[in-house]
Amino acid sequence: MVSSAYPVGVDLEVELRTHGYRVTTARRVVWEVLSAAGDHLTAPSITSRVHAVDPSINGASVYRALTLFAELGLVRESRYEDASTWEPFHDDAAIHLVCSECGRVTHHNTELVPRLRRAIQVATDFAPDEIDVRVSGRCGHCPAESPT
Amino acid sequence: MVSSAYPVGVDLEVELRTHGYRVTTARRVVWEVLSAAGDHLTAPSITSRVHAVDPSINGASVYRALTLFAELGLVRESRYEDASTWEPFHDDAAIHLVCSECGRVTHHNTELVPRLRRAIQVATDFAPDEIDVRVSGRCGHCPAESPT
DNA sequence: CGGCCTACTGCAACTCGTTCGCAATAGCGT
DNA sequence: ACGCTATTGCGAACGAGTTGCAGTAGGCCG
Repeated sequence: MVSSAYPVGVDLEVELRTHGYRVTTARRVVWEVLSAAGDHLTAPSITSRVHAVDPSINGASVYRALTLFAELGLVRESRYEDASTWEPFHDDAAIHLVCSECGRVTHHNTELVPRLRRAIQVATDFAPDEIDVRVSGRCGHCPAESPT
Repeated sequence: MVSSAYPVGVDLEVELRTHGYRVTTARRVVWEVLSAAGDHLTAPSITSRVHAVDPSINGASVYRALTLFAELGLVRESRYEDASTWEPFHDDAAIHLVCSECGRVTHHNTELVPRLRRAIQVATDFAPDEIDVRVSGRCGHCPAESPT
């Protein structure tokens, strides 16, 4: 496994220009933060990381950048229990393992997802588009809850 | 298929009293709305339906009732794209099919979910608790998008 | 059946994430 | 370098959800 499973290769500048958008500092920094994180981030946490890099970037611009990226298909938003998270796009064969202890979100790939898709197509009259599997539980780093 | 797939049989009064809570109008009405809906409802839409029955019930009480019901395990909250929804509890072998056209949420049961759980236990060091599968797509009632 | 205790409610103020309008600023094509 | 305009920063607004408090009503006890 390499250090980053994310498409760092996605060239933001090209992506923006191709669609007629300008390459701005705000967009670049937000993209850096997202790529560097390699994990799900909440909008507020993205904002604070962006501020760490450049405090002059306004929170509203972070939201605008995220929204734009989502339209371009560069990131995906998912809503979790008490926050939305954003992450660079990856295909939905990956499921999300959300740790109830530490809140960390990790990924796991399984062919059961494509299979699930086929099962739905066969068994229902629903035409599946995107599949999001979220599993809550306890991750390997939070082995046991110590009883008080 | 019967008219309601939900546990209308769950006796709210008993459930409340058993746990030392009082049976109040607000709680009863919120429960009626949830049971009658037979589908996912957003908190604001629950509130407005409650108001249709009894306008004197405050929005805050609706939230308090929902929170209490969730603690008692009578309902489950799930966060979707731009709203939380609540529904009477059912086990998580059921997956959610969310129509991007009409917004309707339907359920589908498949043994792939328990299988998914086992697959995670085997392949990762994550201890799965609750599994939530959400599929976006187009439901049978919204067969085709008319091209403009 | 009536009264008391207190769990619950309604209200209103508040928090917090997110969005919007607008004037100033900074990309970038020429 | 210049100018057009997309984009930003700012601040105000918004809406969902929460909370403190005083009044109300559920339900137990006599």
